[in-house]
Amino acid sequence: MTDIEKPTNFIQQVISADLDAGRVDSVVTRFPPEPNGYLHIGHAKSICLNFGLAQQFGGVCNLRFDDTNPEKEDDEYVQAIIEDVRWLGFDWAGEPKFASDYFGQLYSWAQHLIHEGKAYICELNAEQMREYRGTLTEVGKNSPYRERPVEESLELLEQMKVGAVDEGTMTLRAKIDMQSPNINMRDPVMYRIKKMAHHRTGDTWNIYPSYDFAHGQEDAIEGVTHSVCTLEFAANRPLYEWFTNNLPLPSTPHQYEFGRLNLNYTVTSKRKLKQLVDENHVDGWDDPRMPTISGLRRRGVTSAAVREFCDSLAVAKTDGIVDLAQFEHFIRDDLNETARRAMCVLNPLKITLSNYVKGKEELLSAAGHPNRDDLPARQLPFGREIYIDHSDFSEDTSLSRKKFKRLVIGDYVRLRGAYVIRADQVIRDSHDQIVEIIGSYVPDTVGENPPEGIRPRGVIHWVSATNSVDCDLYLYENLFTEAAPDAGEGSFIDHLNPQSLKIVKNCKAELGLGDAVVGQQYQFEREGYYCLDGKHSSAEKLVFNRTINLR
RNA sequence: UGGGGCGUCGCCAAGUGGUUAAGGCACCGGGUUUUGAUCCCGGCAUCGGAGGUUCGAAUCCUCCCGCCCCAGCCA
Repeated sequence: MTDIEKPTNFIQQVISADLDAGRVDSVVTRFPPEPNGYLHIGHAKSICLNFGLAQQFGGVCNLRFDDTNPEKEDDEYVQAIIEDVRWLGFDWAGEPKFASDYFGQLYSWAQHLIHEGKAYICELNAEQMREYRGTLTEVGKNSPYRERPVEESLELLEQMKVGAVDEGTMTLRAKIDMQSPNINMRDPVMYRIKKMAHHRTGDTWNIYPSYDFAHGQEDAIEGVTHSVCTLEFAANRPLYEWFTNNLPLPSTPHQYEFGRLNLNYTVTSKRKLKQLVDENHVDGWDDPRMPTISGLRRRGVTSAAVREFCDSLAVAKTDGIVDLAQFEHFIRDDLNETARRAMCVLNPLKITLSNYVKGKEELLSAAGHPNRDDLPARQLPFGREIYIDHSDFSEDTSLSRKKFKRLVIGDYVRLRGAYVIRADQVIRDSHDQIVEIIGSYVPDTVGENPPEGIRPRGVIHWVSATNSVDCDLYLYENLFTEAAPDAGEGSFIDHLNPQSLKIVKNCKAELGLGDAVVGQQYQFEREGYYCLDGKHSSAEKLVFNRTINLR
């Protein structure tokens, strides 16, 4: 890929040291999403990191669903996440794993802690628990149930489990330290009652383990050596270690935190993305304006571009905001290399070449890519009537050649892959609008320089007026007008860009685009990168999404 | 405010006492070009602040300033 050596990040350094010192034999990582929403670009960074680490060190990476809270979880998300991780190009060891597969084991570990006098059933309600917890500056105080006999807690936990206890009236808590300066250590909840069906375990359970009581143990069960998560979990690490140190686990995983990805002009929080979907500000989770993996895919962004972008990001403990331009750079970089070239006129203006034989049509051949001969050449029908874009014509003959490299009355321009032509006359309708240009072509200029004295101003794209396909183009802009949509007063919704979608109808595309397929990227020369939209396209109507414009 | 974490070019970031302080993005010049694209050349920081240690500090020490995270029976 790159001949410049990429510096190693702090996690790679830790792993190397662990390997060298013999603390671990082989590396095991995991990507642990909760199936309560769709994956987004921020997750992509974590996916590339975790799977990448495993690849680099010859280890494995698990895909594990952290489904400890049935409230917002659903199998729909499980399936979507599996599809997205695959699309990104990664594969996991064995079947996907689920926290819910370990509910039984977790339960007996909870009993173990009670036996050891390190956990107890607490009957404080949510509000009381908050009061007892203390604040950032004041220590908490012990729950009156803290010294409850072991047997009683054991029995109560069983009652909670079978559904004999009302929600919100009891919890299982770890007995740690209500005086701890780290609030997470003030007797955190291990189990809470939720009489709710789980998308995988059905109504087997009436209690569900909390993130803190589950995560490290899940890691230990799977033999995860390096449990990589984002910065906001740093304060949970002492708790993670408390559980791994106080339980008879099959292995001892360690947690490391890195800074999550933030992109300007973008929101990446499942809650906010869900709101955009639920309130119909976008066309679903896979709306091409969404920063979701499925949205990027539908937009035409390649998985290679996402991977390259993620690999370009530093894995560090700083929480910066990456410029969207950096992502766009990698999108263009990949697309420039891989996208097939084609021509499409967005705002058609007809040109009749008066010296071209009426009824004649020839087939010109154009390269599929300027510097790749492995992509098939295109056949472009050429005739007396063609379309160019309105913006590529001007009547203003005073425009300098340097400033306007397009068609001007009385001057020449090169039609890309075809002839050099000249504009001779403008035809207007009754409203004084330009409707057609009468021009002429210079014979023998296909692939050849024009005769002495004829200097085309530039090269413009075109399409046959009689032999082309119609299509609609969906042009996307940033979803938000503010670089930091969630900053400041008000809701991020207030900063939605009303111009984020512009639909251009009845564009004229070169004939071959009639065979465009979903998943194939194109560069409409001089316009941008486009791909067929799987949702809006049909046999009668071609719809292309603009992935991104050219620079 | 208690605890945890972080401050190097407009943005991301390498740097682990001796470097002319990498690189990418963005931006600005110039060249090539049948895409005003790509490509190619060139330009673009003294390291949050103040002291100190040292022959020598972005790197070590002290104090100060700023930003982020934690007070869900969310993850």
